Amino acid sequence: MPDIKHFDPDAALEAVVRLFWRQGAASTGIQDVVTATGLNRSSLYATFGGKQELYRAALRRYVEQRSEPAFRRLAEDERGLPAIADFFTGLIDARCSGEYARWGCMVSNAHAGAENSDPGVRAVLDRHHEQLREAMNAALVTADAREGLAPGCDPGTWADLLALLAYGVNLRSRAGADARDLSRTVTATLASLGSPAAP
Amino acid sequence: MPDIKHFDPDAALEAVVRLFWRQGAASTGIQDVVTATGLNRSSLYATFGGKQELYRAALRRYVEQRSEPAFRRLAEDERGLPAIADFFTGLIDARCSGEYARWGCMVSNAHAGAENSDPGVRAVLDRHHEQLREAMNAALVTADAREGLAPGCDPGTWADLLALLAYGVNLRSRAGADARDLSRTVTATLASLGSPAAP
DNA sequence: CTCAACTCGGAACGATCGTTCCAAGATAAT
DNA sequence: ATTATCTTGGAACGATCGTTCCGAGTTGAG
Repeated sequence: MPDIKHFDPDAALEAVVRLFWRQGAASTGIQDVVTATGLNRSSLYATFGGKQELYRAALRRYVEQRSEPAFRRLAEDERGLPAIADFFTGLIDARCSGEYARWGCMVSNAHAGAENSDPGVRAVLDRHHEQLREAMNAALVTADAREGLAPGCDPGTWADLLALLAYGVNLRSRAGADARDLSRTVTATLASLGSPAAP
Repeated sequence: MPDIKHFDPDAALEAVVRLFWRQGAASTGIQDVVTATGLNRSSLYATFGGKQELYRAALRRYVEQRSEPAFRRLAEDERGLPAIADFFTGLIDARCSGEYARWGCMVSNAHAGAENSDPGVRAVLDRHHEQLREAMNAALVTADAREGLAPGCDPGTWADLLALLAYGVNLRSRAGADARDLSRTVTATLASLGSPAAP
């Protein structure tokens, strides 16, 4: 039997996620990864392969651990519009304060960088977008059934809008946008979605 | 009197804009710039300074030549809502087809990259955002005066939303989003803005 | 205890990074 | 024509890039 790994690959990958998330792939060197994880190059390459593979793995981990849980919470929430409001509140909080303040969203960042020319990365981006759209749609359908949306509101179309709005929040938050400004915009948008007859 | 430049700095900077726009600052080497412009390193450094200065100059040129004319057209258009619709149509066209298809917006890209840690870059991003917001607001005020917006529509707040929506369009278009999908979302959004009594 | 199987530390690879430097060439005022 | 001033080509700088390789160390089954 061979020797066994002297480190936790999962913990190491999490450190790599934070590195790529904050700085992007192009601005992050292997030396940065070595320093941040404490691993040496041999273990890195043996476990994860080269830099591109490592970035893909980190991006997948980000989506699985950070995006998808939020999407699930949104889609499965039975409250409708308040669920969407909570989703955006949590998003803005995470983007503007705490440990990851001003890091933006790793997926949004990947959209804008040279990373997206990798087909594997592109697939993750597309899937992420579809999941976000679908979660928004589910919440809107719930909202429509529960309390009724404003007349002429198609859930599918509004799901598209809210998804794009989330990308906008992610982008602007990275450049230091004020959390209250973002919240005000989101709140007003959601208000125009609700039934005019609602309380 | 000294010798005079053997090249056109403006044309060179335009080539640099396209380079940084498409690939981002981190993925673009000085050698790429040398190759694309046809200049040699000496002329480059003597004219523009180092890479960071060059990137800032390119970003400023992009905003001046690509963004601000569109903002002015939007703000000065007397038609109101159709002006906003045209703005987005032009945006989506430019992002999804033609010479710059799938390049996204250089300003949006700068938001998501490591470029934005440079205070000079950050200032351009903030100014760009303020100009976009202000142009949207002007068009919305015009629209409100002309034909009336839907009840409860505050131009300032909707200007914020539409600005964030534009960033979303820029991001997703870089990852290959379908132009018609984007158009449908924008059209539906603008429709919910118009007065319900309008034709 | 042996040994095959694997990990780890670290040196080293060629390539490319951004930048600097200098000699040669070009220009226009004197 | 001379000269001061700037531009240009191109070599060269040290640093860092991503990646590979090998010897030494560690493990557990036989």
